Amino acid sequence: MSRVLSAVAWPYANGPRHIGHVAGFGVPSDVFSRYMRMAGHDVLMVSGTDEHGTPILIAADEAGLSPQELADRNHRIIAEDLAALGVSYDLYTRTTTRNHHAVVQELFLGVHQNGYFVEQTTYGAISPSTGRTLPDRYIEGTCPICGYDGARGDQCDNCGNQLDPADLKNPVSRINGETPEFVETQHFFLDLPALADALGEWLDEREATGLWRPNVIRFSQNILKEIRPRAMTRDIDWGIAVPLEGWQDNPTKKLYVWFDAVIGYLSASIEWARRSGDPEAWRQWWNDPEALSYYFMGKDNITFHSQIWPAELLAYGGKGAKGGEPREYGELNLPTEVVSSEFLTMEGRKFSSSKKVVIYVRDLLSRYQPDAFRYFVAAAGPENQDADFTWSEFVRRTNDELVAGWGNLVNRTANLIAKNFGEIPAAGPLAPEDEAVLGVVEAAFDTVGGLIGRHRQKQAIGEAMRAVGEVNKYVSDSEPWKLKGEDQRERLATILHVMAQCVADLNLVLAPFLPFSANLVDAALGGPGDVAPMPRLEDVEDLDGGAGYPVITGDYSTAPRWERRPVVVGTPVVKPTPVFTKLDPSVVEEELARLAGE
RNA sequence: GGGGCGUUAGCUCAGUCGGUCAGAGCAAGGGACUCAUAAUCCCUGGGUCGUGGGUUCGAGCCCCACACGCCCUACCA
Repeated sequence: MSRVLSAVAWPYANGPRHIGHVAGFGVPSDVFSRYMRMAGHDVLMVSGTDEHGTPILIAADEAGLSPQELADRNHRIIAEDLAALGVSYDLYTRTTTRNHHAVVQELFLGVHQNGYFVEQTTYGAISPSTGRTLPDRYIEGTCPICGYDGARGDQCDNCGNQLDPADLKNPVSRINGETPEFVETQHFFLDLPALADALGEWLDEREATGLWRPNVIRFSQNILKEIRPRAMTRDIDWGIAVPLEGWQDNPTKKLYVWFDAVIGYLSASIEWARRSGDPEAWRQWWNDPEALSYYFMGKDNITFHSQIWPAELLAYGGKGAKGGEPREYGELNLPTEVVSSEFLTMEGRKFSSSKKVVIYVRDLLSRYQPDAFRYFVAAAGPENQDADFTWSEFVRRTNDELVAGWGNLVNRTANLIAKNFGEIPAAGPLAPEDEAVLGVVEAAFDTVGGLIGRHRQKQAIGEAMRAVGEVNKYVSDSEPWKLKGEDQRERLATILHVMAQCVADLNLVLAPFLPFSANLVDAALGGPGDVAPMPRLEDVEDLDGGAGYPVITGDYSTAPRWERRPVVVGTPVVKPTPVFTKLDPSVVEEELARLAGE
């Protein structure tokens, strides 16, 4: 048994999240975490809402809200969505807590004290009216190369050339139309070159495990070759103050949002520990070199998790070329594995909120079972390459695989037992075919568990469903419905007992993927319906006197072990109601019409 | 422009070290059964593994070029 940190990407608070987001980090991280708990590991699963940065300011302006109001609103929406999806965070918090601000400042001071920040002057655009950094992509103008009018500051969409915003003709801010001002400004740069050797050693060691997905490790090693110092502060009035004399009180100098967002993994662990009553408990996941940490995200976030975040950790620990000593947090563990997924597309197109190529988590969950979506993501999600979500495929996966395969097995099992015995019967002597099917099902614990542990969830759920098929075949071959005579009653009891055991086993194997239905299936076989503990949304006070906020938390210690639990003979079983809802094929057209804008 | 990943049956995808690796699921066609949300079980069809070269006794698997798709390109997060 090990300590396992499940570090889940922090959703950005500029709006509600769509199903592509949760397909990338939400479902995979929850499947993994639920399995690891059942396998006996001590899992700490943390995340939260990422609430700083320029896009929040822009979204707030558009909505006529303050940035904090916008963040409050979206944090609540996102947390509700994730809880509704059943993602079992030990703590899902946010970056505007006082705890997070303090932890980020401590990290900054450690990195600074060890000499891994260098002050540099840069030349960049600001908005004259607000003094805020105007990121390149928010500037547009005429391309100096091809003359195209709608060129962005970083790149011309017409000729494809990379640009420097200062070279654009007639540059204007896309935010408010004003002409940007190009100014000299002072920033702290993270001295990544001084950390490059340490990062390279870490990546080589990680590569040697053979566990990282090839594209993630290759990409990470590649960006190391051209590593340069990177600015970790911004001219902006929304974010975490730079905790140094002369900077602390400067209202328009803040830490870069990515510097603070990745620290959320640590600050959320600390917040969790403080709320648990043992404020030092987080150290078991962060200071013990034996502890494991898995980071879940979409592929656009790899840089920040395989370079920036480990660089911050190394710098804080004094592990780079400049040496140094850690401060109060001690030596912090680097990621064991960066588990990055690819992207989900939508009916063949990229998700885009502005172009309305989008399905929000909330909308999907308002009309369909969370487990139907979770099944789709596990079975057909963007694990190793981009995957396409289509409504017809969603309906097919739900009806032909989930309902027809697993749902039907549960239903026919409970029905036969209810009809013939009203309770789980005792088995007589087992025939070879009984032994065989029980063996196949029990073996699924090892194969499926091993695959989930190696982040092969598609194959894992495929193996689980294959075992479901084996049991359906066993039922068809055994034909228990034909055993009507009194002399056949013991054989009938044996078959139904074996079926009940198989369903109970497979239900545990599927529980990480389908937690809501796992509880329903457990109840259908007369159990208490608690095999998959659920997260809860809870309003809490800020620990340090700030405003209260909702979090996701839960007690998952009751999750059963990842092994066969013998069914209890005599457990009452009544005629079941179907666990899964079969979808009418017409939903495909309805949803496509909805996408097209009614 | 540079870097990375991908392109395998109608669809969605597996293919570890180059040698039964040409596969699975679903869809399609045929049959069986009736406990079950017309669900289940059995059988069958189907691919010159993006294109063009190369290395090799032998290549989805290695090398080169090209096409298409996607990600990153470090002040978007």
